[in-house]
Amino acid sequence: MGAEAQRRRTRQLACVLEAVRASGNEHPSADRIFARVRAVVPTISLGTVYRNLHRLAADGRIGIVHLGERLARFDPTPGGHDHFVCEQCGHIEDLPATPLDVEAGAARQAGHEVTGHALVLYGRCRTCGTETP
Amino acid sequence: MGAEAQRRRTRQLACVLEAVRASGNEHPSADRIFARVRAVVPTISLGTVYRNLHRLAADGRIGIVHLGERLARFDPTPGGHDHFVCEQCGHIEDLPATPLDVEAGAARQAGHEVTGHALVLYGRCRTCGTETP
DNA sequence: CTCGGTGCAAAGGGTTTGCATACAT
DNA sequence: ATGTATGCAAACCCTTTGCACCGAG
Repeated sequence: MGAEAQRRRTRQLACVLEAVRASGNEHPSADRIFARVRAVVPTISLGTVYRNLHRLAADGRIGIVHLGERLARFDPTPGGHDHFVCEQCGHIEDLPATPLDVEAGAARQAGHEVTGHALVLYGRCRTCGTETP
Repeated sequence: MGAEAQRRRTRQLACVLEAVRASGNEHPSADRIFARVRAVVPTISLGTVYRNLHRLAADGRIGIVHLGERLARFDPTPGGHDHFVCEQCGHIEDLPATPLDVEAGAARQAGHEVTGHALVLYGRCRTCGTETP
């Protein structure tokens, strides 16, 4: 990652990055980013949002997360970390990356070289956990 | 899972299940299932394949797997288990499910109740590992 | 001036769905 | 006879892309 220097610094690129960075742990879809950037740069198009999101991800400045839905979500934290999803309220939370050694045991025993992973945990978050469904 | 008894036993449902079961560790897409079932039931439609795949999954007879691509893959093994994906040759392999306790530590420390997970490991498989890219 | 970025709009791929019909029960 | 499952085709959703113009360098 990081051919970043050769990119032109456009208003659109900066605003997309800013929108992702301001999103906390919401993990917004491209759609949501589009809506928010549009409030600042009303002429921006969805295509440009997608292109800039992919550029930022390729440069390692943001992360792309797949949580088993059809759409991609975007994450201000680029590094490989895990996610928790509350099945009741939809809350998504970043978790520190589980060390590969902990998980890769079976794959390594099978003779595979493991270089990365994606882990999503499902359950009930702190807030929903004590309530009755 | 398991309202299965109230389903009508149609040729299409049986063939879709059979196609998934015969797929080994290929983890075929709906498309591939469609092509194969069509060789046996030439009139079947893609819509019917999708509907039956979802029924089978709802009944716990097959599994649905998301590997970070946009399409869903289908797995004859329904239980919660992990997957290894070779980034060089695309080989997909089932792995025994990692015990939740191993992974859920951080989420539990944050006060969340973890009930399930999806884990995909990426790397180079046994076959590709010894070769130079 | 150059060439990468933008906006628009159309195409793309995977998946879902409405409807009339067929068929398992 | 009843009502679910099917086939067809259109709609859907998210995402990507071709093209002419714009603007950062």
